[in-house]
Amino acid sequence: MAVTHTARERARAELTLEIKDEARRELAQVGANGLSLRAVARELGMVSSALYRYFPSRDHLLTALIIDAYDAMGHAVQAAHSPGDDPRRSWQAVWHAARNWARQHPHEYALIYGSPIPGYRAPQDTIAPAGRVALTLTEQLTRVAGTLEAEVPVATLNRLLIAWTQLFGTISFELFGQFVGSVDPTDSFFACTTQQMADFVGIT
Amino acid sequence: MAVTHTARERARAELTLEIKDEARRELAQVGANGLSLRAVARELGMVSSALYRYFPSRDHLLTALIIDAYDAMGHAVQAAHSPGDDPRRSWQAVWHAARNWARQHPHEYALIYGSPIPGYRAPQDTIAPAGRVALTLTEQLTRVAGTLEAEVPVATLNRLLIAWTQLFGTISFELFGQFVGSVDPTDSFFACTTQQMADFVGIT
DNA sequence: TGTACATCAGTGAACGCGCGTTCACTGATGTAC
DNA sequence: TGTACATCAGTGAACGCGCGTTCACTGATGTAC
Repeated sequence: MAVTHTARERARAELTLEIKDEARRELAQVGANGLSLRAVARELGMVSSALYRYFPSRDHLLTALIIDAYDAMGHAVQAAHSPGDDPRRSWQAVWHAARNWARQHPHEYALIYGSPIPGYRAPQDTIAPAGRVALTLTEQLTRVAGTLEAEVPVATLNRLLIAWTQLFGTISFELFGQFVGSVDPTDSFFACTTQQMADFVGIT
Repeated sequence: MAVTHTARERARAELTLEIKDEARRELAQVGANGLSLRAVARELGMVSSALYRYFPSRDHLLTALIIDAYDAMGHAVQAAHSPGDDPRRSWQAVWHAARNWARQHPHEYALIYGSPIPGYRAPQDTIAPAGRVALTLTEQLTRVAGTLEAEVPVATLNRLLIAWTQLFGTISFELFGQFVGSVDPTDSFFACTTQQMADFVGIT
């Protein structure tokens, strides 16, 4: 990737970011299906056709948002893990980082972990980032679990997968409103689950 | 509720069912956001305004579908549990019943356990059925877990809640495509999870 | 059983709206000499 | 450094589309006497 040096290139890069930011704001109000190029353009004071200089179609913009969301979630999780820390502390840190990111970006979370968007077919581009988050997480969980790469027994791996599912299951239930009225407040339940799952995968 | 006896009343009840059935078919193709009264009417060979004799608005139709979905899921789960059975068998039956219903009605599942529909505010009417499913499930899980009502220790209850979250977390991951490429096929993983969770809550 | 009136299901036209995308254009920015 | 040409960002009008909802209407079904 060449460094952007002309004014044009700088402007283009900046506007691309602004469009995505505005689209994220839009997303929060109307959801992925309701995301409209015209609304984004309107909010930016541009004419809708101008957006086509930046994204060839609505779906391409959506794809960019999805990739960004995966990356952001991945980084949040990665940043929470400082190797060398106490394993149980690390485990807690990772779990809470995932939950906090989701709570701070509920609509982007829904974009990547919610129900599929009808009519939208995920292009190849989104698969890599998706896998990266999953891998980052399981890798970290694995490392935290004390087992060294390449020799994780199947049983442990299975338990890690269950923990992984549990993490996102809990977050989704909280964000999508399934806990309302039964598990309230959710903070203590989440903390408790974190501990239980740490025990479950055998963290010392 | 009076029994329907006039031809009018019978016709009305039937058409109401037909409208909902067609709406469910529509749902499968375009999702909750894309559900359109006009498309439903078109498919039924009616004029769109005629639907207003049956549902006062698009949202009311959606609400009806949501309530139906909760009820269907609830019944599927309830039917799977035959009291007096071996606890572990019962546990398995309930878990697989939930998963099977979800796999057979993925769009209705998404409707009730997926990301919230933007712009749609769940009326009171949907809260009761939602709670009923949760209650049915936890009640059955509790009974299966061998503890008799009213004296469930907090720790056990917590573990049951975790299992409940795990069940739907796993189903959602499977249906929403998060397992693609990593946990494939899902059958064996689900079976394994079922057992692990049975152990986890202490089923003999 | 037969008639007079009330109820209600379904029609068809219309309202006002927002959408994604295309296209010929203008004017500013960048490049080669 | 200055000029001639190429590139590209943004404009504005237009296309064709589907949507939810309202309304005055017609004709069939139901009810009271």
